[in-house]
Amino acid sequence: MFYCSLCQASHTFCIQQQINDHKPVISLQFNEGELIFDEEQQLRGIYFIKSGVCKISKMSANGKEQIIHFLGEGTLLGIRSILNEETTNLKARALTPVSVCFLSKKSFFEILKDQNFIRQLLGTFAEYLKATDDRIVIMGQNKMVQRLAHFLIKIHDDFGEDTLGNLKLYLKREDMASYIGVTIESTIRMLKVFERKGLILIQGKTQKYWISGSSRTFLRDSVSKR
Amino acid sequence: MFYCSLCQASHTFCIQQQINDHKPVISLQFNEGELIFDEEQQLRGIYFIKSGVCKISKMSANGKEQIIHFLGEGTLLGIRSILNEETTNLKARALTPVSVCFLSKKSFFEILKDQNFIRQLLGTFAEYLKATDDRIVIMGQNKMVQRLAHFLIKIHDDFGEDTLGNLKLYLKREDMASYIGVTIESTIRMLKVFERKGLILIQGKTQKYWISGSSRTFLRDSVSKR
DNA sequence: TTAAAAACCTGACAATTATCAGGTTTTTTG
DNA sequence: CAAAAAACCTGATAATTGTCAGGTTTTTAA
Repeated sequence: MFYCSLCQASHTFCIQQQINDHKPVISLQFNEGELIFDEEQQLRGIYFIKSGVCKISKMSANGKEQIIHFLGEGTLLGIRSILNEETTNLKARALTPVSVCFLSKKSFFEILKDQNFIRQLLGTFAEYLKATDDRIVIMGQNKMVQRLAHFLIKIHDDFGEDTLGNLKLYLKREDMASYIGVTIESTIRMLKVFERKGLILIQGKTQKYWISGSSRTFLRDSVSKR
Repeated sequence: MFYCSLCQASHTFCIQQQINDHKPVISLQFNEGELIFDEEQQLRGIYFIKSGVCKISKMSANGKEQIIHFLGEGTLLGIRSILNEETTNLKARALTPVSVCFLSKKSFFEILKDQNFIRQLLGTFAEYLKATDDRIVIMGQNKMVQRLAHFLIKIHDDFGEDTLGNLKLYLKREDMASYIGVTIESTIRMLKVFERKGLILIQGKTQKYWISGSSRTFLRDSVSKR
């Protein structure tokens, strides 16, 4: 089930329709690990993710990378910088093979004349703001146990599980660490704690088997309690 | 010098003009410490801060408060929830006497028909998003020394200093702690460290004297280096 | 298929920050 | 102005997380 970030519906590609009405749309493919755009880059348009997942991150002054979000299909990239006529403040990298629609700045501003579209965009921004506010709270007030639990639940909620119950989105320890804002070593250790407690199973490449709803509930609880 | 969050100009109250064109605007006053709105509240409209400063915060699952932002004059409150027809996700409390324009939901949606206004709003949201992204990076990758330095610089940048060079905005240790995401005790100790290093002076009620540009530069550096 | 590279893991130890349990000083209020 | 309340401060100790310096396993590529 797909959640369209623009119309808040969970099944339709509404923005793609808008985009498709505009002929000058370029389809682009990115391989796993490829950079879509870097920080401080001048974009020529926006990207609409048709499929795949990418990570949105920013280099800290300490030289360490902080992942802000993992974004999947139906998401727009680069609008902020296009809207404010600035260079990008974030970096986008493909985590899986990613297929995007590229829409030139000019075309974007044409679509932007549509009252409907602009309202949807405002709504999306508002949603996104709420999400980042939550993230600030989690980063500021939680220990890494809770942050990791939050992260796992989020990845499960956003990207789902395969037929075996494994998380669909595979992430390296490094990326998990970078998202929750701790070191790789700490992440590994805490994952082992979760495994020892029977909350998750870690196996081979797939890395994670999510023990049924009950442990998910437990994780959710461990997140809300202190 | 005042920075209008909507038109990105630093001297004019453009949104207030828009709001003033709409007659059904109510002027409200809040005393220091008064709640403007709480979390999970159904708002009847939006607030435009004419003067004063308020803190925007959210309760964490741990029962501790995380301050997301300190907002001053020229800022809009409550738009996110009005736009998405949801209850508020944040709490707003006056830190100083605050004077606001209250604009009903109905009036807001009327103004929202204005193509210009909606574009300005998008720009503001985009700005705000960039700020929260930065905040996530700081919370995730920095130790509290850097977070406190960041905070002090921000308060200085956003709210300025008085004729003596003291920070204009006085904040309790509790609020500082809640903003940078550490305990009050740690905040106090680190402030003392800064004082011992001659970076700040702490005195009486005013609490802080900012030693000239040089130490500000130093703080900025200590923030960007590790 | 075998090196090389990348990813993952572990332990010992150090640094950072929280917690607790008191203090003192300042501000507010009857 | 005195008592109460709020804000601020301190030290001792514990918990959390980072750092370093290695390992092992898995994946990639010649």
